[in-house]
Amino acid sequence: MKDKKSDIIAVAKAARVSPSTVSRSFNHPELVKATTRKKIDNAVRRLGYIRNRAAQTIHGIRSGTVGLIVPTIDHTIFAELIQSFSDAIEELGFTILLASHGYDLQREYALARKMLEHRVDGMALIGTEHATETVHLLDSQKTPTVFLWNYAEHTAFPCVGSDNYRAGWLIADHIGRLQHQNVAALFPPVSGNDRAAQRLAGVQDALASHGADLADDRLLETPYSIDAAKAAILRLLAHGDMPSALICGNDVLAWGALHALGKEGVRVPQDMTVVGIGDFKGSRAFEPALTTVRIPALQIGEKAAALIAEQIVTPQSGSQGELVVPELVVRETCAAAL
Amino acid sequence: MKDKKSDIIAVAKAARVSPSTVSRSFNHPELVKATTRKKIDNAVRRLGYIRNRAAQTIHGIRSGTVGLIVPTIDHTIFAELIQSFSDAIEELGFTILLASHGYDLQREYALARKMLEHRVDGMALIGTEHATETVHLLDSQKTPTVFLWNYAEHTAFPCVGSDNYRAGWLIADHIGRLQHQNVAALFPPVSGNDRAAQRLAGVQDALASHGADLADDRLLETPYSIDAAKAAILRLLAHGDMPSALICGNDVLAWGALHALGKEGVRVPQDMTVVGIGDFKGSRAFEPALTTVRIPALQIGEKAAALIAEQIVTPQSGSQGELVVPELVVRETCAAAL
DNA sequence: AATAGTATTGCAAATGTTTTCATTTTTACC
DNA sequence: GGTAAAAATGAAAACATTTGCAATACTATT
Repeated sequence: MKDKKSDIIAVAKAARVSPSTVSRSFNHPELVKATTRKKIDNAVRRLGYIRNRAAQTIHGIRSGTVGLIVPTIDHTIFAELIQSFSDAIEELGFTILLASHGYDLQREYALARKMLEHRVDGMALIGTEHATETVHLLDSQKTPTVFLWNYAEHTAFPCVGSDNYRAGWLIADHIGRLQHQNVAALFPPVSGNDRAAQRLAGVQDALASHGADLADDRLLETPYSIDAAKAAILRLLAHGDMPSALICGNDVLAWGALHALGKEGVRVPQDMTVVGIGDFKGSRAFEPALTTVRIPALQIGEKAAALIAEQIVTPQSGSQGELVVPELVVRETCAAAL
Repeated sequence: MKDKKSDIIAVAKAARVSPSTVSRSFNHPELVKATTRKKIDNAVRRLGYIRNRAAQTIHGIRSGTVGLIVPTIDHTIFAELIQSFSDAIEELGFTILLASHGYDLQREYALARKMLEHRVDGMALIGTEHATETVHLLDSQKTPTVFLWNYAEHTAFPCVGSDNYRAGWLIADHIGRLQHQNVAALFPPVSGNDRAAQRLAGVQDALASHGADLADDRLLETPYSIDAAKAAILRLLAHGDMPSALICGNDVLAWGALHALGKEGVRVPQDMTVVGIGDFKGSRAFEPALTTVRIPALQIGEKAAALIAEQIVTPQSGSQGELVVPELVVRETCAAAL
């Protein structure tokens, strides 16, 4: 109640023991007699004492925080990931420091630095592509780090994520099997975005393997936004030169495309086949339900949290990253080319 | 480079000055000679020194963090808010500690406590409804706090948000003016969710003022999810007893409804009018474009960040919360009742 | 009742900074 | 070149904890 000060010394006084005992009662309760522990607990409650983790952290004790830096928070894709990572890491006793860099890797470096100042116990970054300073920094500080979302071999830190190349490949292969030859793709800018770049590569390779190479002018680039995607497809339609299938770099773009097609009365899948990548919340409910590739954000978040916690708690455990496999989910937006 | 230790003392040694000078060179650079500052900067770089905010925090210096606790992260609605709040607070020099409580106010209390252990400089909570312990805790610690998203008078802490009652009222009034008498509503559960509760109240009152009271059996409750909303409306349609207008508690629910209607061939707005609340990203691009009420997440996040920063920096400034007004945005999903 | 062993507690040093105050160095002026 | 004022620096105390070690208090055993 007293909002005067209430540090561990005040508690000690109130409980008529030494500060050391109070400290122990928190950190190694088994070392203090049950009755004194009770006295201390009472004092703590009476004084409204709240432990000061900053003061602990100074002793090389873990801070109980992990940093999470994402490109952006308010894209469905990352929101789901942040949620699952947050839940899992919380469960493991840590608290998240969150920041977003807006696809600017220099900014990511600055943010990582800031988090290191806060002495985070570990860091999670999205993707495998980062400024060399960033990697160097994390490495020199020996901060346990994982790369999220995206999987690759031989990275500076273990990855927990999906194989985006394979995701792209899977969906394009599906299109190829459906005999589509006149295929267009709608992708976000790939620079500074290794996820998108790899998906696109997968798409191109799979298409090529079906002899349906993606022509340069059939690759539409658009910001990651439903409005932008809709506008882009509307423009495409205005040109009159319609592809028989459209592969979108992610589901949000596909939603935008679907809305554009709906507006212009182009029937999906009869008149055009459309697919996405990601299987975000909402793709199943979409009308028509979107065929896409599932990249399980929930699973990735959970596994990444577990991995990072393990690295923090037992640094020597040479724990490996994990590849979570993308999976084709066929719904209603595809038809065979006529 | 040396990843040996590198504290402020090591830097001092390397630069041949005292630790005090190093500290000053960081915190009050104007007090140290330019040439010594340069020496210090060099040493810092050579040693790869990173400041330890935990050690500063111990001195009552601000930690440079603010806690943000939301019900859930991966709902469009909060994702946008977190993004804007995060950007703004980052800009002001703070870092976010983020957690979600899943609409469990006891959990919220526990999380707040945990953040206080980390000595956050301020806290932001969603909505005005919280466990009394939570308010009491924050109050007794004198932690600058703001309530986000939702505005009300006479709250324990200043609010930055919208008047949800008014938002509900606005959209329902629009429906009333369009002469709809047979109105249904699709809302998330209102318990533990003051935002939804107030919207619903606004809807009911506005409807009543048009003599179009919302019958109990016309109030559908569904979890906040596009799938659930779609399913609920599909069920409604199966019953055959179709309202002429549907008011959804938020845009995500409206999207679900729209998909259900699309699937069953019910034309919007000719056969049924549908509206949402929120104006989330995607509602404009939706086909047909959703009529809704804009609650400007971006603005709320920015203002809240500014307010909380001000309270932290100048606690005595009796800064007030701020009401951001919701605004009806009419698009294509409404028609007058026949 | 004394002894040895163990369980519990306290003392004091240590952690990485900041800050007050005192001291030294520099500058400006005559 | 000397003095006074101003600027720059350093020494040491303070911040809220934890922990190794020493001291004390119990328990069981004889």
